[in-house]
Amino acid sequence: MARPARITRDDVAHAALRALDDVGYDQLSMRTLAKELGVGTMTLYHHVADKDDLVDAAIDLVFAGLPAAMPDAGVTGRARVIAVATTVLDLLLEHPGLIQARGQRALRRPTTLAVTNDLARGLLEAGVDPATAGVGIPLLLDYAIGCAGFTTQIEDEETFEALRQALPADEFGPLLAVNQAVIDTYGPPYTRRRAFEINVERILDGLGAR
Amino acid sequence: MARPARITRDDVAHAALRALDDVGYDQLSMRTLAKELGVGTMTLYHHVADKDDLVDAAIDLVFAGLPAAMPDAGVTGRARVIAVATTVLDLLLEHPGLIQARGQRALRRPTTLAVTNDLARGLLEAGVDPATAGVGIPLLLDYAIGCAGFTTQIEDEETFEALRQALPADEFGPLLAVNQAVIDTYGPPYTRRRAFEINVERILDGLGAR
DNA sequence: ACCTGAACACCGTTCAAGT
DNA sequence: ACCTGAACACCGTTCAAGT
Repeated sequence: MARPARITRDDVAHAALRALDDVGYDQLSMRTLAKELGVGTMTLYHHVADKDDLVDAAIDLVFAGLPAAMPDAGVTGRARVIAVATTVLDLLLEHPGLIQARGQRALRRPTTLAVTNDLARGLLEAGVDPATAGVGIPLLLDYAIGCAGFTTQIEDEETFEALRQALPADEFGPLLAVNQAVIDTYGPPYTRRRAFEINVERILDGLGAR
Repeated sequence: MARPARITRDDVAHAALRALDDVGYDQLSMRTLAKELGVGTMTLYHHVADKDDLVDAAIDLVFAGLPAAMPDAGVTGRARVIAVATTVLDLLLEHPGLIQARGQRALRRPTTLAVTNDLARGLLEAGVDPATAGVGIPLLLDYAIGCAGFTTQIEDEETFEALRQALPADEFGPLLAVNQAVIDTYGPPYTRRRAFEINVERILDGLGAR
């Protein structure tokens, strides 16, 4: 039996994901990663082509666990769409470094086609017109990415208070009014995940899902 | 009259925006930018605090022109929301480097509060419940960002054909069906901007906008 | 065959000095 | 007062050599 290689691509991918989670993409360096794995910097290049490929390996690691989390045949189409969308959001919220590193490619790996297909299945089962479903799938995914990485959501009352005091009421009346209504109706705690859930329901209504 | 400074913050911001558009954030360097402006690298630091501030200046430049593009009082609330959302999308599509560089901060500048306020105004005018409007505003903005920077949209028939041939029909039936319906119904040309317009209408339906 | 140190061509930013 | 070159502490990746 040959001596196993000291490190595998999987080891590298796991270390990269941990570094992305801990310090973010900007601070992720081949040198530091190699040091952490106890190998020379150049050894990494035997397992990944370059830094891009390193991040792709980390992405695949995250989405590899996704099919198992998918709802089984027993649920309604609407429940399936909600489950898939929020699972994607949760994965992205857990690993914000992925979006920082990859942008669009984070959801363009072969691994994520199963997700897209599950959304299509759920929407069709919920009675959504096929063309409307096809247009609506990117809406759900783009919103999940935008919400995870970029939301302008106000999540706590202090931020809202600060905003209220900073904005002249005569000019920003509508904004202050809707923010007040959100605080009164939904929170605290009012998280971006909660907002996502509420909005997915509205999106499904708009798409005509039963 | 004192000799005017050779370069202003505005010059630096314009040059930074051009560089972001041309070569992207990764290739944007203080050294190159300074050379292009015909000054020493360190001179830039008299106009911007650091590279982050440089990008913020470029962002403000882009959104500075936005209030002028806002619809006036004559339109319906629904039309206002559509106009504001698509204008934001167009700005982001024109300058993809902004999202690459900033992520969430791209829409968190004081300049963009006017946008948020206009969306609130439009939604309220369209009869949307205030709390629903407050939750729905980040949906519109997050979707615009996700769509501009990260969409998984299939925009041309070749990509669709490639996908169809790559995916086994028995496993990816729903995905292939909805994609076919989109091609048949909307395109070509079916762009991400077109998809955005369609989906904003559906979002407004879901939010209960008249 | 497998691994990797040294080197190349870059970065952003600090500091101290030049005019 | 205003500007900036040199230097510091980093990068990702190529190349050639080491074991």
